Amino acid sequence: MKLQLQINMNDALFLRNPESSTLGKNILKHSVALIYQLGFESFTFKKLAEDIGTTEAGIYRYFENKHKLLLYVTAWYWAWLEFLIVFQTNNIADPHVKLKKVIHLLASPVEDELQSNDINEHLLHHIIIAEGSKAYLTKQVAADNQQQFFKPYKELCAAIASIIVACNAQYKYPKSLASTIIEMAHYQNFFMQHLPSLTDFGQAKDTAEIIAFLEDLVFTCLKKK
Amino acid sequence: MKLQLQINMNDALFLRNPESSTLGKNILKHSVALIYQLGFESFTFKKLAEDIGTTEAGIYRYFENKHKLLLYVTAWYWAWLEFLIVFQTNNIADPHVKLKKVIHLLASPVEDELQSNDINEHLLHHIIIAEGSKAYLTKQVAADNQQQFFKPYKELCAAIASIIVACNAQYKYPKSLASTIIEMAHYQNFFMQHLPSLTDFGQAKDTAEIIAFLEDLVFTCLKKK
DNA sequence: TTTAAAAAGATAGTAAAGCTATCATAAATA
DNA sequence: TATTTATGATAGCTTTACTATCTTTTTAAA
Repeated sequence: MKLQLQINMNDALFLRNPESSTLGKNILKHSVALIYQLGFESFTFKKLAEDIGTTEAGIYRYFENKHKLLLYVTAWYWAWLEFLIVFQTNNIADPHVKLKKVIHLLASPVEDELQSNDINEHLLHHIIIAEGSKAYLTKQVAADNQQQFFKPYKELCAAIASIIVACNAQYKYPKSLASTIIEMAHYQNFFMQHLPSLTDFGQAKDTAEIIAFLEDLVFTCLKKK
Repeated sequence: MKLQLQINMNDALFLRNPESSTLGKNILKHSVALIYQLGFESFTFKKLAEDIGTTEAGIYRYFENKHKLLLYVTAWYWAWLEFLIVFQTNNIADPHVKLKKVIHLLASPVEDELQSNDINEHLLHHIIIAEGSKAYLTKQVAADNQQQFFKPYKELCAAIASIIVACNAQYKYPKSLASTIIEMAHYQNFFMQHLPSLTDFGQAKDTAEIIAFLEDLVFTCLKKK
């Protein structure tokens, strides 16, 4: 028996469900690779179509535009990551150990054990680091939020916040600390790679140091007085 | 006598110096207002030209493209903010007090006392929050970085890091903590406004709470054992 | 004060991006 | 086998992102 992870996506993100056909799956797979390669600004449906060997119009049958595709891909990533966290922290009693695991999963490129899909999670991790915030840093945040497009991100944040509360129920800012951990796990990665003087990890360029930084940050804050 | 703050900008950011003419100053002024209004993605040189009452070609004589304009505006912001920080923390001996001032200046919309320019710093603060990271989250970071376009950001980060070191010379991650403070001061603002469930400030929506969160975060980490 | 050079305005044009529409064909399903 | 449904092929339209050229105005040097 082989388990296949199925992530339930918000219908409003697509016109036709990309998980439902070969072309759809190809769109997802090649999107991730092409956004990784070109960056989101230079990525177009035309180039994607050529890459897949289909036509522009074919892509438009699945996604309204590339912003929706980005929303889809990021939502998928956050949902997948939350699953991974739940899976890997299952049976761990100590919330501190749990939180360490979370920090590790956020900051480090993932080992693709489940081979969950056509989506390459390693590349995906990279594009979420570089392009992820563009999903919400737009004039349409309010509208997109109303359609629940950020639900997976919010749920992950809430899940982390609840581990934080389990560590220290007195701590006053569990949600903000959770979003700080998520964002910084990614931004410190980006800075380490591209603007190393903004970090203390310029020499080694090792995510282990980011993890150490975040653990120090988080557990110092959560230490009860 | 009235002092006029003059910020020295990297020549490679523009084709013709926008500070050198009325049209140039108009470009800066209206850019900030229009990016604020439309968001960076929908902002175009054509719309900007119409807004000013000039032609598209006119804008192109000053800036190569809108990305360079964004780089200019963000670089200006960081340079201006560093000036403000130096100015306002001058004569303060205690680095802890200094750091508090820094957090305050980063997180709160600024009182425009100096009236430094044609640029509206209040609007600018907003667009840096929503669009600032798009300046470096691109495929050209390396090239842009090589041309020193992020120098003001890096210098601000280094200045904050040195205050952190003054607070606690033993602390291992001064630069990463500095970039965390900068980014989170902005991101928590954005989240508070648009995705409040990612923060603990959804009710009051007051930057004072962001400041309290960051102060708690930073000073707990810097407390010597 | 004249003259020339520099900046701005006016207009045109091109390639690519970001779509929408239509018709034919192939594949899946009833 | 009939009929929906998905895909392929092609066309076309608007907007963005530029570049080029020519004229007029402003500025600054001779």
